[in-house]
Amino acid sequence: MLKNHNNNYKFNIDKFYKNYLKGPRIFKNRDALESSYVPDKLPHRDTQIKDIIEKTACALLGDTPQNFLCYGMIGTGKTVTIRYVSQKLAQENSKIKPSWIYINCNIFSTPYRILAHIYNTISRQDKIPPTGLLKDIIFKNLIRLLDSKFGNSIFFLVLDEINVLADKKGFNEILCDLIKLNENLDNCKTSLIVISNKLKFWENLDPRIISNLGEEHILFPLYSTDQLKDILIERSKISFLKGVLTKEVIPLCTVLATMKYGYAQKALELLRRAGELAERAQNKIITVKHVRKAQKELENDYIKEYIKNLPLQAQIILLSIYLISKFNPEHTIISGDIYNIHSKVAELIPGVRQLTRRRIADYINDLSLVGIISAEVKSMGHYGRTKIIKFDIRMKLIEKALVKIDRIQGILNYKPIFL
DNA sequence: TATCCACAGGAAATCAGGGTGT
DNA sequence: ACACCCTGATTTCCTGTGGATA
Repeated sequence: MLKNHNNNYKFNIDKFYKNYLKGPRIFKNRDALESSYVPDKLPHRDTQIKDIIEKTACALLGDTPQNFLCYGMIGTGKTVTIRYVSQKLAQENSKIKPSWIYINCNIFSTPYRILAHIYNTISRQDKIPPTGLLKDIIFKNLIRLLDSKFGNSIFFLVLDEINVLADKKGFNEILCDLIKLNENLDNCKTSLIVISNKLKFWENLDPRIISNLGEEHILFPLYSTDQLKDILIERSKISFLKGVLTKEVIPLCTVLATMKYGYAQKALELLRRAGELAERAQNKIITVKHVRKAQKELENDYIKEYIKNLPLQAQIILLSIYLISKFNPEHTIISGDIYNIHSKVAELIPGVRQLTRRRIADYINDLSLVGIISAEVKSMGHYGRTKIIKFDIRMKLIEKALVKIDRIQGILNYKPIFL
């Protein structure tokens, strides 16, 4: 924002607000396009809802529902369906009101933290510190707390995104603990609902746990383009004012989302952004143009945000690749190059240590997994076997993201010396 | 066709930094 | 102060390998 001498902004705030407030309205309920929103209708999830309702209904009578597993690709409505059912269950007029606790394994990613999180959510007075105690002690405390606070009722534990823990050490341990929890409770009973974004996440799971999660798991299949369209139509009725959508908008959102991402969250986000763009431009209606622009923004923002949140070492690895491609565009980049440049760059940044080849290899794999770079194993005969690495996205975008990182921006023009 | 480069990538150990109760 | 816990990041050690070259 530009300033002139009188300390007045050239950007006139008052005027902006005035225009904004009297400008055309687009949204009726913006939140309805957030992925956390639970609508009254969930199109194309009838079988799953029925399944879950049947499995959980006995909680209303005070019986313990069996543990079960929901699985399906990201954005297929697993979480929202569970939330939907939990709301329905809460609305029932029964003596026993089940309680719910929702745990995202992305955030609470170890046995200790999950147990502590459950404890801290329930307990008002004493909190368990984020680290320090023995896990067994938390376990015992939690049992005491659950039994005393939740007499004879049912406690649902929802473990979402369990797949992110799949290759961690404590993976089996977490589920074991939670299953054990139920066995050790006297009054209160818990029921475990596990949600996985990966289809075959149970491959390295203890067979005992698998059997505990029941035989039939609930599958959430991908939405087809038509189904996705229904969802968008349903949500847009809630979120937008009448008549603001031109008729091509939803089909386009659906197609873009199906092609690029294949799941519902992105389609909803696309729609929301398109609406916001229209709003900002003070347009009365949302058109295809807004959707296209939103799509571009969405993609760029996602990548920039992702890079921004990467660990510093991973950012330095990206920087290393960037520097090689910038100053030596013809060069085919192999793992060893990245190791060399990384070592040099690390020396330039205070407090950053050099890494071993092994560690660098892991970072390279991570980055290629999310699609920022591509890394292809190739044998070069007598010249060894290595990975050929290149950017999978435009360099400009990488640059834009790297400039924003304080500790790196000074080195963006460092020219590495090649042998 | 045997060789050998420059790594790939699994498993286990180690380190550092957060914390605890005694 | 001390022994110990939990965790994430990294190192150490390791075995394996595709294919151009000698």
